[in-house]
Amino acid sequence: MKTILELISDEVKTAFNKAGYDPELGQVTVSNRPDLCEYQCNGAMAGAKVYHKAPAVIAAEVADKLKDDPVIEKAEPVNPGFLNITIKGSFLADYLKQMTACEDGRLGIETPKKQTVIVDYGGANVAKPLHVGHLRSAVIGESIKRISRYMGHETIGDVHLGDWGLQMGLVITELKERYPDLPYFDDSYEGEYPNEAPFTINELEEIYPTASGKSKEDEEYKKRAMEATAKLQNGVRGYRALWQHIMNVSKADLKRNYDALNVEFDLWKGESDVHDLIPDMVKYLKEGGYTRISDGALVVDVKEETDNKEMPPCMILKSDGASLYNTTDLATIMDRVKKYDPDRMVYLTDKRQNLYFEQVFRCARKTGLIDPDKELIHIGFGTVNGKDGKPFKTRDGGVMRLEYLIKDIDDRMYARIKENRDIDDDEAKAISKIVSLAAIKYGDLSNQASKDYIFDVDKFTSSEGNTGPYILYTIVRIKSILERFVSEGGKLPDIEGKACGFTVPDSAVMKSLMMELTGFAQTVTGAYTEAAPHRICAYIYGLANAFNSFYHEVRILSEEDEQKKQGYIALLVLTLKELSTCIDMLGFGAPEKM
RNA sequence: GUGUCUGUAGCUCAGCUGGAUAGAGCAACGGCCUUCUAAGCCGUGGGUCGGGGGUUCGAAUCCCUUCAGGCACGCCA
Repeated sequence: MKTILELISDEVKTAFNKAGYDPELGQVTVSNRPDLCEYQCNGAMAGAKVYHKAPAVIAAEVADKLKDDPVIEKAEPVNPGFLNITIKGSFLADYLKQMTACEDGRLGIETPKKQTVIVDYGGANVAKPLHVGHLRSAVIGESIKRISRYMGHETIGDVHLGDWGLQMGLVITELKERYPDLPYFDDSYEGEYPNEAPFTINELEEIYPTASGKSKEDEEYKKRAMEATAKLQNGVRGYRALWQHIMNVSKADLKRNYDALNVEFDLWKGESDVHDLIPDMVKYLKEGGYTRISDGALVVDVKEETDNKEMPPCMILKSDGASLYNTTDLATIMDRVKKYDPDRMVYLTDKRQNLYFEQVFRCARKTGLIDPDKELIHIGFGTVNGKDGKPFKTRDGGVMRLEYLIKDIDDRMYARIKENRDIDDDEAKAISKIVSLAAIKYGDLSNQASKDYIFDVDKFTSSEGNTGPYILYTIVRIKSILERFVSEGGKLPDIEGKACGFTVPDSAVMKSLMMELTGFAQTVTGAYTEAAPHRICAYIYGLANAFNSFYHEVRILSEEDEQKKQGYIALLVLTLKELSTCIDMLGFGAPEKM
């Protein structure tokens, strides 16, 4: 169905046309001066030049054609040429009815053409604990995936682990250092390898930083690590078996961490999965004449005529013939195209990789690994900073583990719930778990992805302002009223595919709540197109505000007029549905009580 | 050096394809609970949108320039 802006614009465009002007001037937007009007049209000013007429005159002529309009209550020409629009309450009520009458239950969202979308969460590294930096790709990626899914697209989330580079060689080398007698290092060993991993996750997490540190100081050690990497990639049996153990142990731990964040992947692929595809891809690139040798390395030029900046070539193979990050990413694109034929691929990494992804995307397009009409989107997100504006650290300056960060917020939230309240521990814990997750995710998602943001625990866990807890509180309030309504014998309207009994607004707060509610489809569609979850946050914050004002001024359950009361209830049900749907798209849920 | 991102109220952030007096929240101050969850609502004060040019009837938004900060610039990922 059309958005409310489109419907109002249609009326105004017709009026422009009737008055003898280009109908396209009739585009209507939400008013930026809510004190003056609800919607506005600035077309008269844009048209003034073309028609050599005073904008006020045009506005007046158009306004004249809008008298007795079925949707517009009042269209007022205002100097220097604005058209201030107030819409009819009956139109608003009808519009909400149409929204709930949509059979798919999606409140007016249209999916023009079903697409296949792949969300690449940008590669947490195997054998390394998740830290704050991984928070953003997980949280933003999850939201983008869910938004895409809600839009009706076939959406596949791939964790895309970093499981194939030098880091693996480092871990293996350090293991060999510690346990040289393990059968994995015995080239003559021909028996079955043990099923149990010879290490725990705790040890694994400690091994990587140790090995990484050693390799920086000890050239010989680094050389061995590189050899180990090569052996692994060349398929040495014992190394592969050991690698598999690392993968298993690490994946189990990663899964536990991602579960805690309510983040799920459809695919647990990684760089290693395309290893076998690389030779063919390289062959294809060479035979296609796309490559050249530069300083011994195989590269593809991706500079374009229009570039006014330096654009280094995309490296395919290092001078020693080994593959690198670019290679696996390109091979992954090739693999995905073949398996899923995606229309859109979204990559989440921090923004320092902007140039890198531009090179890879260009290379993939230029070499025909992917069709030019497919969307390749890199979402380069900013850093998570502490209150001092510098990257988030622990008190002693170390990297903040994601797990501890979550625990921290959770504890804070728990304390808040227990504060001045008589509530049993289990319930408080259950609630704090839900609310703290919302606090973290909303705190992240409400910011534009590409910007750095300050991780302010006090702010995020607060229920004032644009925060997760505030949204949840609003939801809980609505649930509470509806519950009471039902317990008093009321019957809730069915909102899925049925026109609800919305009534004409009888107060300003009610009308503004209704107007807010109409924005759902446009917001979600925009958030999808721009891959921008923060727009959903902004929307539900406005909606929650509008609801809370309404709630404060209007006595809902004590309303005597039965029809009015049903109208109020319908609004609550719709508000609840929009808020719940939106937070689900953001990747968290609401408790029953707070 | 080249490129790129950022700069909006004391603090944290919005501001859609240029539109009216630049918006929220926090913090400060002042109101509102015998009535549906006060984790709420209502109000007051606070900004030459980094600076300077330009385009335009009209610029936080577009162009140029300049300052400040972040980041990236082939064999890491």
